[in-house]
Amino acid sequence: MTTDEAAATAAAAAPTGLRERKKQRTRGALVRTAFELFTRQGYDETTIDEIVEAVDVSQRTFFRYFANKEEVAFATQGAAEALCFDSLCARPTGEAPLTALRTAVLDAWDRMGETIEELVPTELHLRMYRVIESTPTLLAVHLRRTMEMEERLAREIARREGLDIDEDPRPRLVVAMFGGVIRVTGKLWGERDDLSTTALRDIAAHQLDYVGPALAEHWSKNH
Amino acid sequence: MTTDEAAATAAAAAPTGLRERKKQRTRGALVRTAFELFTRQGYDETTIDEIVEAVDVSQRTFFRYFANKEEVAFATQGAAEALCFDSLCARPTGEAPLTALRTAVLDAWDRMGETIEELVPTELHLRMYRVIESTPTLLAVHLRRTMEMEERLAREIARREGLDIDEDPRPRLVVAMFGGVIRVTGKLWGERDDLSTTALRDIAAHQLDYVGPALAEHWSKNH
DNA sequence: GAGGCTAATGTCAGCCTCTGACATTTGACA
DNA sequence: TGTCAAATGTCAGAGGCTGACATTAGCCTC
Repeated sequence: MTTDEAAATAAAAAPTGLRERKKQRTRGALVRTAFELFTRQGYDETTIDEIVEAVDVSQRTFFRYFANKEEVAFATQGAAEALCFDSLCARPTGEAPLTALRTAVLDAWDRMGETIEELVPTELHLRMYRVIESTPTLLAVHLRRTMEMEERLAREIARREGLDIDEDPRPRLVVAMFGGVIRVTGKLWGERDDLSTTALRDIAAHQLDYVGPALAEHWSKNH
Repeated sequence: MTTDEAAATAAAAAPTGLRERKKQRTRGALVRTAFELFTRQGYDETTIDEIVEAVDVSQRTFFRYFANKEEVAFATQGAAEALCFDSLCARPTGEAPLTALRTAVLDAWDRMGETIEELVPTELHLRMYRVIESTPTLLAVHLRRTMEMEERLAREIARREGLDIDEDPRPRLVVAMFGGVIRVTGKLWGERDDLSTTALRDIAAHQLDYVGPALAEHWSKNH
């Protein structure tokens, strides 16, 4: 999935001929139109026919670009995930796993804007994220994608630490716990009014400060 | 969802009249037949028509018992989740959150057998779990259900500790982290040959022992 | 135990997602 | 310009799911 998205982005950056450019234009139009309809009237309330009619292509063409209706909804998420993974790979090997993950995510969110803007307006991307969080079908898919992402992160952590991922449970564990924090962050952010990446950053940083305390044997009543 | 499942189980235990008994029989037949077909030939490869033909009811009847094809696949999971939640509620208030969660889950797995057996043979339930883990669509739904479950657990933890869940992030965090461990456990168990609940217990206990070490600043190279 | 009430089921038409097969158009490139 | 291949369109159809309406079958009362 990430490979596909990366390839698509790379191709968009360096279009070879007219054919390739046209393809990117069609794909982009489908994504933007879908996002607009999904955010305006809801995911379930939008049919493929509406999307393809607005873009003026056949339904069959839609399904040649996207395997299913869900996939178009995650067009920008793929780029975001790739960014996050790359950030982790860029962290120095000496850094402790949890620290590296934390820094990588915050880092990725900082660089998010420019990358996303190439595909759709950032504001639309953020509004779409809320649609994903509030649409049961999409939320389910999102969680599965997140799980796949976590597996990749765990393998990278294992590589950094020189461990065999099938022998030592710690890489998967630390990523799973970290993923839990991020998920809670996303949820809280989705419930707020502040639709900005800085708000997202703040919540995440705040949550991560509580990882230690939350695992303590006994919690003091005041926080 | 849990309320529905609990109600269904309760009704099965004390059927009032012939009407109610017939309904439970139909529901049970649908679940068992679906499980059998799903585990034998796969979820995607099984059509609703196949199920209803084997049970000899109309397709419309199926959709009156289950909102969609996915729901029947989670018929026994609902009971398992309820059991887990009840176990947590039964833990003494003095127990530390993480300890209570750990004990509750291990406890629930011990009592799983009897509860499930009322619905379908336990072995079928376990085989079905593997189908869920290995079918993308079902895995996605499973993760969403898990997330909803985690929200309920977090609220119970907050209640036990006398905290406001919207003010203090720790309840959601500890549950999210714990959930991560359980998810890894389920995944590892699904990949093994040993299809028993005791194996599940062992893996979980082993994983939980690593929660502390995984969060440590630096990991020693030997485990 | 006949008859009315209502819950459960069946039937049917139709929408939406998604796929395979085949025809048509349109860049690319010699 | 003409050939090749890639992209798109058209069409038929399977499978999931729903609303509307008809039919069946427990239940309850007199």
